[in-house]
Amino acid sequence: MNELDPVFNAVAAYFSVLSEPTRLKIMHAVCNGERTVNDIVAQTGATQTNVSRHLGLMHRQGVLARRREGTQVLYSVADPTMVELCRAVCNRIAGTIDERRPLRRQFLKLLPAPKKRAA
Amino acid sequence: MNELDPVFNAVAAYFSVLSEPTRLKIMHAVCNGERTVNDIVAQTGATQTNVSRHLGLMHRQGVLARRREGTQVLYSVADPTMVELCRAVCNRIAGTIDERRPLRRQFLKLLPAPKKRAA
DNA sequence: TGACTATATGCGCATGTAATCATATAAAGC
DNA sequence: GCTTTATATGATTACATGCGCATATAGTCA
Repeated sequence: MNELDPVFNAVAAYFSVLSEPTRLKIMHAVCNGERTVNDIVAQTGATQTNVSRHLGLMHRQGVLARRREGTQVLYSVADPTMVELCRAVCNRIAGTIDERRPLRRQFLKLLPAPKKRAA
Repeated sequence: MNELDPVFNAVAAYFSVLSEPTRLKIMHAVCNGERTVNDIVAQTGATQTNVSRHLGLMHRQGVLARRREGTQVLYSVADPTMVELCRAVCNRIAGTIDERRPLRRQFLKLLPAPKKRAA
């Protein structure tokens, strides 16, 4: 088992990115296309400092891509698997909630916009 | 966004379960069927105290089912989505590793045993 | 160059959480 | 009841992590 430690660590690190509400808000903010830091700050309601920090982390982890344009920096999803995981979990949790409870709709509400259909 | 906070918190909490190496080892230990605490202790190499704590947490979160049999306690997967997520992440990470690097096989090695095929 | 906007970062605080030790509970057999 | 085996839990410590303030860096424009 000891030789597998690096593997478990890597998987844990991967999930860690998504185990923080602010980072999930950021994922939600960028999952439909490039967004500037300011966009994200506005949408998430978090402070600029905090957003910037999380963006840096997510970029270092390879989750987000970063592109400079003039004075602004645009972030976008670099690892679509992350978005898929979020979708899966939202669906899973929604499934555990009574159909009539409005909370259930909340979980489905933040799924990324439908992908462009193939054909 | 504020009204969605509980949703983001719930999703983050869900991912948190998988963001810890010891808990991943536990998932790996139980993903092919019921295991006693002692089994899990042996397989993970973690201490009994530590394993028991993580098992308690995972059970409270609804991830694992618990069943007493005499003096032992048997744990099993209660939320198959968790296992699917692990599989997805292992595959994803393996995909980022050069084919020839042995590390790549490590990630595929710990995928849960193949499900019984439908027909 | 200087002013302005956008983003990043050093530092410290507060909080969360995993690991460990010692001990408690629970079941089983004598 | 006492002992043994299996599992859980309280208390403590060590460490990681998120947040905010102040400030630094980078780019643009006059």
